[in-house]
Amino acid sequence: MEGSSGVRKGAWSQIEDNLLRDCVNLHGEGKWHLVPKRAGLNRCRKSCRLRWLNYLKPNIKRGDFSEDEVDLMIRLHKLLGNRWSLIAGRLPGRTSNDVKNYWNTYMRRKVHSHKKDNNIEKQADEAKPIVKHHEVIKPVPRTLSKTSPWLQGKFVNSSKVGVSEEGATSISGSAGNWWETLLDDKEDNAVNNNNTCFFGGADGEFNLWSEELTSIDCDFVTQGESWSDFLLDLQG
DNA sequence: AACCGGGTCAACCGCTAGTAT
DNA sequence: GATACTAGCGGTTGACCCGGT
Repeated sequence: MEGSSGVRKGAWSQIEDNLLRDCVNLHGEGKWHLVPKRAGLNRCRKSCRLRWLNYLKPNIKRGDFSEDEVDLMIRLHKLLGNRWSLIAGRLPGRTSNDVKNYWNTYMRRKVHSHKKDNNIEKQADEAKPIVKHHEVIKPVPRTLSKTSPWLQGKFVNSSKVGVSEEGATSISGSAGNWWETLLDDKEDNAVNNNNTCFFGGADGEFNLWSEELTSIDCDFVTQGESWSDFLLDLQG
């Protein structure tokens, strides 16, 4: 099974797995464009990377998702939307592909059954108030330039938070990690009409994704971690 | 036993972001 | 700034499996 470019496609054989595993063990992860050559595989770099990440990598957990994992997944999906890699990053041993597949199968099924239930209870529901719709909160990427004071530790202390003409929030300075106080200072941070906070530098390079962080149960921020860890992941 | 339909999951595709030149 | 290249992501596809008829 070869593609038009002569690159092999389709299911991986045991021999290919071994070659790839040996190669990664020898040279380490990364430089995927070199892996096919190094490993002697007639596969494209994407295929090699995916095979490693989703199947060969040590500590990959296989089998059913536990209740805890599902619960966590639901919460994270509520927060992040279809950011499978980020969600998977919070589920040790799970890959983004696993999470995505699980969501697309089990969850769809759940939704369907839920809809069924809803139809049965429709009459009763009509008497109830409409449940508030939950928007999926998608983080907006922040662009950090190399010359950014944030990265150079030049960010000076200030508790002032200003609002630009556009209605976006800008911080003129901060002590330590600004995100540490993100939740604590929610009241202080001006929020625009879209419920989105914009932390704008002078060159407009900072856009902070918004949300009702405090309204979300935070128990997926695992023990020994803080929101800063979580938010740093989002940057990645 | 043969067929069919649905579910599952590995893998591919297309796209974007980041980086080097 | 433009271009080329690589890495990584999410959406989608297709092969395989399994249970029902």
